[in-house]
Amino acid sequence: MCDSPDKTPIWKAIANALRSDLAEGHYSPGEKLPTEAALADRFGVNRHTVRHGLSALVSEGLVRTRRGAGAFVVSTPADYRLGHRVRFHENLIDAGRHPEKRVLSLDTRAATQGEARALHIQVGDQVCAYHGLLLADGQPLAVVLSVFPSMRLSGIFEALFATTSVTQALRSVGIDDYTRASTRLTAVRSTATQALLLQTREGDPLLRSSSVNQCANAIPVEYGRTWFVGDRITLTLGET
Amino acid sequence: MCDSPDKTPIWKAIANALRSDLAEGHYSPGEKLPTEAALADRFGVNRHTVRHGLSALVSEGLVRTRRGAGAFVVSTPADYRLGHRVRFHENLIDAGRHPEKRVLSLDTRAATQGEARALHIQVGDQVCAYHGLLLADGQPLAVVLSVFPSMRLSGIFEALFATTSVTQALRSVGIDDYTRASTRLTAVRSTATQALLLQTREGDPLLRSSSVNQCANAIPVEYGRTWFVGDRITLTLGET
DNA sequence: TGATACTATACAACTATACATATATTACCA
DNA sequence: TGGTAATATATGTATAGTTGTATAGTATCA
Repeated sequence: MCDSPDKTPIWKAIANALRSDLAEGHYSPGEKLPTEAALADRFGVNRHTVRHGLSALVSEGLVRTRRGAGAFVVSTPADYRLGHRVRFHENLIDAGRHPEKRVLSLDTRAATQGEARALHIQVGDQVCAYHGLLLADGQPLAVVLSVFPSMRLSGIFEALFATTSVTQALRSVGIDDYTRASTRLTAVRSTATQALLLQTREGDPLLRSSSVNQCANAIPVEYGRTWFVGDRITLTLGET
Repeated sequence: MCDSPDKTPIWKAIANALRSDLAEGHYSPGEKLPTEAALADRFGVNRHTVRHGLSALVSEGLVRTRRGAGAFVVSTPADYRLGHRVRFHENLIDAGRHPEKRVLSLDTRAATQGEARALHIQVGDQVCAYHGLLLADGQPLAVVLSVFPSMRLSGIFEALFATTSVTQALRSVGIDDYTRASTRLTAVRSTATQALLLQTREGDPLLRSSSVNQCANAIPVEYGRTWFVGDRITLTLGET
């Protein structure tokens, strides 16, 4: 015992202990860890020391905490394929995840300038705006704002009301197939509202996608803006 | 030291989300909002947190709750129509609201550079400056700074003193009709003074409108700047 | 002496759960 | 048809538990 030059701090030891617990599969994705108080008790230290260790795991993306609820094991990010044909449900099912779509609002209004430009219609023309939430295995993945030109797709509003599937809704108004005409990606910080819906922290980075889908004869049928949670998704560019 | 901007509490984010739903017309007066349980589910939070947010809307007078029945919309934020002819009183009465105008100050002074350019007069020419507060159903909606070229409109000061209506004041100095020559809109953060007048928090977003009204022969008669409370109004662009 | 690591305490914000109470809906019966 | 009771639904209230944050204090080491 000549010397003990690098004594690991207690908080780091706690982080290591928890990390190996996770690695050994003692906790499965989504599962709740013991409370900070319980961990503090188990390790015989102060709650703040446990918090210090936990925060390391949080910043590594292994664990997510919810105030008042507890600390939860993060699930692995979903792989999302971007290509010529983009289908939310198919994409996630192929990846072995359980997709889900939740409608936040659905209404008809006049097109804004950007929407008009994307859809090749006039500013003020009626559009059907769909605001929704995408989930994978029950966890929020993205918020979507999808805009359809009403005049080209009569009955689209009712169709969207009946089904959450864009593919089905378009099919029921006569668009049997559609392809991705363009996709643009940027990174932004989440607003408070987005953070709330996505169960992330305000200011957390989001991957913002603006895309246009067109039908067989190259006429735009949908202009979509999607905000993905950065660390719950991996976008893959590729063919299909 | 340089601490990051205060994070929005969850309940406030919920209140904001609901308020903008109201402003966008997703719910009309008398309509029932989703139940607290449904909202809690949508936002992924506890019912109490939703209640906290709802109670903010209740104390703003936007929503009323009835035990056992639900939460109901009392009034939606005003819809203010911008077009060729803009009349504050008419607009709000059409929308079924009770408009009110309050004079904050009224004085005669030299025109600033911007005012001179907007009104096509010389810097330093006398203008009559009207500073006022617009209210709908007793709730502050906007602060207004309206500037009139004194030399073109002799007696305008006394006329504005006598009536709060711009339309009447202009008529009493010989301008029977006027139309909107230009309108420019931007979003800004409120100053402390504005926040105080508008009963919002400093830094809350305002919709700033700069407009010029002209008389029949295209001579500018009023240069107005209006700061609307962002979430108490929806501006609609269109014809009349 | 000062910096670092940890402790101690208190409170705010949010969650979880249970139950009370008011309202709306439905079933049933005269 | 109309009234009443039962049931489900929705808000109001209470209590306890958990994480987030702020502040202050103590021990140790360079």
